Amino acid sequence: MGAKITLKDLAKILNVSVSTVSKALNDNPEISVETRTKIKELAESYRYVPNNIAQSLKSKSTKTIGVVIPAILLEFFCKVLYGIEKEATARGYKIIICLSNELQQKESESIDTFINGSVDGIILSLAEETQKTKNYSHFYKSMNYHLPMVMFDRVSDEIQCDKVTVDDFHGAHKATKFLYETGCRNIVFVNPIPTISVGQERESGYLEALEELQISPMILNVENYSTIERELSEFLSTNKVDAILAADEYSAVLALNVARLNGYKIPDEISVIGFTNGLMAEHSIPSLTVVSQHAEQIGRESVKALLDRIQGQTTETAHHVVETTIIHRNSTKKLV
Amino acid sequence: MGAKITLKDLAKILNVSVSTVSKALNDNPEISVETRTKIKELAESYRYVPNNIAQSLKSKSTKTIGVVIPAILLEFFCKVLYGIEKEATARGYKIIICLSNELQQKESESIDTFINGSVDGIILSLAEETQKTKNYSHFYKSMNYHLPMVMFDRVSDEIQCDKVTVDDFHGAHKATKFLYETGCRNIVFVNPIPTISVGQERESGYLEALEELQISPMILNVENYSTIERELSEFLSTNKVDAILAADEYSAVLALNVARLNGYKIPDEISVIGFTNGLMAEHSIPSLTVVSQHAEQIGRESVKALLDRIQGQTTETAHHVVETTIIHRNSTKKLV
DNA sequence: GTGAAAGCGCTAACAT
DNA sequence: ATGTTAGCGCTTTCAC
Repeated sequence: MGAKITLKDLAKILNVSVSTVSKALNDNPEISVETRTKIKELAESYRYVPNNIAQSLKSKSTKTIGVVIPAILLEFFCKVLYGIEKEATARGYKIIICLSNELQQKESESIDTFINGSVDGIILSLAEETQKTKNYSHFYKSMNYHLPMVMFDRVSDEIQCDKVTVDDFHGAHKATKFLYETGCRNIVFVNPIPTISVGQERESGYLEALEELQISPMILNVENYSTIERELSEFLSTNKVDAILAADEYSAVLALNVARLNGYKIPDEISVIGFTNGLMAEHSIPSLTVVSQHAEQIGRESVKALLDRIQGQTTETAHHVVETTIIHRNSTKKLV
Repeated sequence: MGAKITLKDLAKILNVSVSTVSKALNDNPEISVETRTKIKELAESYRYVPNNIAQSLKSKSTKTIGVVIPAILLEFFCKVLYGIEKEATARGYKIIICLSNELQQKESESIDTFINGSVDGIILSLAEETQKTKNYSHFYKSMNYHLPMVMFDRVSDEIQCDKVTVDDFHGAHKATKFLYETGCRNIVFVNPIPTISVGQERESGYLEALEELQISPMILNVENYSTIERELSEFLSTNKVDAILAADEYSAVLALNVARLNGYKIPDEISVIGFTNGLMAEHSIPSLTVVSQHAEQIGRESVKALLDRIQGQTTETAHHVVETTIIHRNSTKKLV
């Protein structure tokens, strides 16, 4: 940072005290209109900008939100981020971003970065590793510092804080029922993320819907994306399937392609629904019916919840739920 | 922020001075090993964390980089961001993100956010509106503050600062030549971004390649994505075309679909190459051959350039160029 | 080896 | 209406 002009400098130039300058620039009526304008003009001419760091130190408020997301190359998190930025900016807050890259270690480091006073609160979504190991010690640490925190999408019951989640349970439930209503009876649930909370919620919703419909479930958990195509292909050849519900976007697109390449007519012979309304789903062939999580809104809600807490307008920790919507495209049959 | 423990608190507890505590925690040999360990243990037990704001004020360095990108929902910028975050974190820097949403006003506001001492430097890519209007006054403002700045991808000659760009010119040049080498002779350049620098560079590369090959160019500038399909469809029906070079990813995917839906065999009758190696290109049908800009590396290079300047290791402003690579997929013919 | 004091840039209660 | 002073939390020079 170059040598920037300070209040002190301005004060010296005009032979007044620093506090006079400060008050004048803050339009304090204690100062005469005359001096106020004089000082403001000088400040203007020197392009004076108050030092934000000093203001933060003084006010004990940084007007900054720390955001920790597991990945930025997943479109869903980008969209949430978009919502966060929009809402934060609208409310006069800046955002600092840390990526955990799905690792617990990096998540913990990110929190360390934030508990030193550089932010007024944290918005976070759990790393996959953290959800697997269920080791939340780094959060207890941060909670000792009383730094307000909001968790979104990937959350844990073991951490007490405000939460914003998608209604994944009902999303899967609705999607399953919808498949049923379009005539599907053999619905397989393909789940590449059985270890993270959202994957589990979606499974539960699927199971409950089938239970209600008195249909026996078929679940295909897959370790990673590279094996989905082979495993699903095998599954299709040994099981009667007329619909696939995939727990995320990529697995849905892969499932769609596997079914299509295996000669099934889509949606007539096999219908496919995925989670997450992203580019891949929109541009797949045929275009994919998805359960949209309204990512942007999740971001906005998270900011709202956090700022409400920072501004002390809330007491009990709240759990906000964003409803899902089915976006109907060409991988599913129309309702009759 | 809750009432956190400070140096002062620790000092009071141990009946020593603040400076002793500060020195002890910073392992200053002036302090006896005995007191040092005693103080450290106390600090540990109280989970003391130094206040970063105070440190920044004192040291006049925030260890933070401000990043301004035009859009976060464009995969390219996400990838750059990924590279920025990775490199910054590795070097001990945090990043604050502002989105200009392609608007000059928001770009200017973002810069205002940064010239108040909250960051040590700025990494920025120009908003489309700014590139259209060529009004760079908000940058002159920031340059007065001597805040180091690196511009990437969308840059302007009129602003003197370090730059990191993709070699869009040669990228288009290489792609055009490649199309020629696979037998194409009627190559149309579809450009939805003729107003921004990268779109212009790509056009120039295309034109130069055709000039060298003594082939007359065909350029189809389009106002926005919604009309590409209609305009290109019309173009194909009135012109002989055996290859399409599209100036960005989305237009390439649309072009691919238009050609395919109009009955052309891809790549045999029409080859398609796009810019940007993203999800859409990878998952289009057929998969799309693209000019990859190595977005992540652009991010990393930008951080390197910025930190070099912050640490005063550079004098002249430098222009770093990241080479492109053609990713060969199924929308182009193989070389014989 | 430890402490006092000054100062980073700002704000605000309290004089004058 | 203006100035003095203290203090945010930290580092660092200079005394002791």
